[in-house]
Amino acid sequence: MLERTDGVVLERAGRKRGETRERLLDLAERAVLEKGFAATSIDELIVAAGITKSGFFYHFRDKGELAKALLTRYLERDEVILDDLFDRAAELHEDPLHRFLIALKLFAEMLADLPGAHPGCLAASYCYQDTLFSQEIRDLNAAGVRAWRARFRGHLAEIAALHPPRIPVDLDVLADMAATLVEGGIMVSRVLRDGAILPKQILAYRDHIRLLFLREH
Amino acid sequence: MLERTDGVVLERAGRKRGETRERLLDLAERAVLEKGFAATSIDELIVAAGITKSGFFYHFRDKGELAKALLTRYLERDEVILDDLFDRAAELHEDPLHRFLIALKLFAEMLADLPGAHPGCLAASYCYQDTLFSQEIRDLNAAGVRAWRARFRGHLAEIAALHPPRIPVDLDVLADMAATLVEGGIMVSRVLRDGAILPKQILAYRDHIRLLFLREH
DNA sequence: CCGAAACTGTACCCGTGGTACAGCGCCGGC
DNA sequence: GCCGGCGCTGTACCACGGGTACAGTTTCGG
Repeated sequence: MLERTDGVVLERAGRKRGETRERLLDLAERAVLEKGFAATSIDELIVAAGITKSGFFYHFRDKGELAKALLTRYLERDEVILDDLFDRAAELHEDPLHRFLIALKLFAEMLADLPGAHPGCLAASYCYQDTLFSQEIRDLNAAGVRAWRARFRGHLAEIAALHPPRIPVDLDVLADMAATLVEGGIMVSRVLRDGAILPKQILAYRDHIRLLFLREH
Repeated sequence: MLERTDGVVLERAGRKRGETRERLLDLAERAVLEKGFAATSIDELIVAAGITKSGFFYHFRDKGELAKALLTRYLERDEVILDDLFDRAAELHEDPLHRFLIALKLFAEMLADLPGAHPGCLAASYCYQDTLFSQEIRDLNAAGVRAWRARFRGHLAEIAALHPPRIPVDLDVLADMAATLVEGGIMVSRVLRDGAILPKQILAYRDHIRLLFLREH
């Protein structure tokens, strides 16, 4: 909104454009992952952000718009992290199988290095409260999961073309297994308060890929 | 409470003991899985159950007691289903590996036969709203996940003793993988509105177990 | 110094969780 | 046949949170 027609983006000193909005999103994301969207009150957010209720409704038309902004930002960040991960892996090996195995190792390390455990997945949180949200938000969430499937399926197709699998596999199922283990791993890690579970599950997925496609051993 | 000291349980005709309470639990479970605990109002439950607010608070001291009763009942049913599954599998084969593979097949079939998709896991729902609940409830939830680990680890230990794994594996991780794929599979199935994803993930777990322990092929 | 962005302040409505009782109908036991 | 208690109903009331409405204020860049 502050971007002029010539593309120059205006910024402010004290109250920078989007600064308070981002702070609200940060606070909301943390709270939603802890207790869910319905239990996250606008009141607690504005107190923590140091603004008033009117200030909140200046940034978001209603709570639903906050929900949408939250998920959109989350999914965008997710994409960036995975892009970066697979880009780094691509630099380390030529073969798609080994690239994939390296990426999974990097992913597991990244998850293991998180301070404490993984804070939780917004997509999963929304999933268990989905009738609270508009169809648009549910569709956004579904698109996010489908993006994971497409990404992993792409890598797996490349792998399978060069390394025939030991047993017949459905690449979509194998691709979904990544998202499934991440979502499940976050949940189990959280419930058992053991941050190590999630990265270990990623490495178990890596073992499965190795057993399926790797001829050595 | 209606059980006398001699152990005889009293029942009533119209308003049978526990009947309304069970109805409330059924309604609450469905609602909680759809929109989360915080968004499930006592009011909607009593309207659906055909009682008054006072009636609700006769059965449950507060909403927290409802939450606890809900989870307890859910976890108990869970145990019964899995016990039955592994008992049936045990009747069909002697070898622990084949028993396990049969049980996973039965499990996948059971999940595939559910009308629509899996309605959701209460443990996962609670996990993403955990600061709403008492420590007692969080502990109950953790105990439930640990019970899954112990059950699967027990089977896997028997298997590993007879069938040395192709590569070194941590049996706890492999055991957790079951709960992880179930939780993640329910979530992904739900988000993509495709009930087939969950059973397929169970069969993918079965493939992983086969690749790890089965010598043939 | 103008205008717009980024708020504040006030007032008000409704739904929901929760408390506190008092009362009532029905059924089983004695 | 009546007493007691289970399983409710009815009424009244409170605080808090989401949400609406809208007028006014500060701050800063151009």
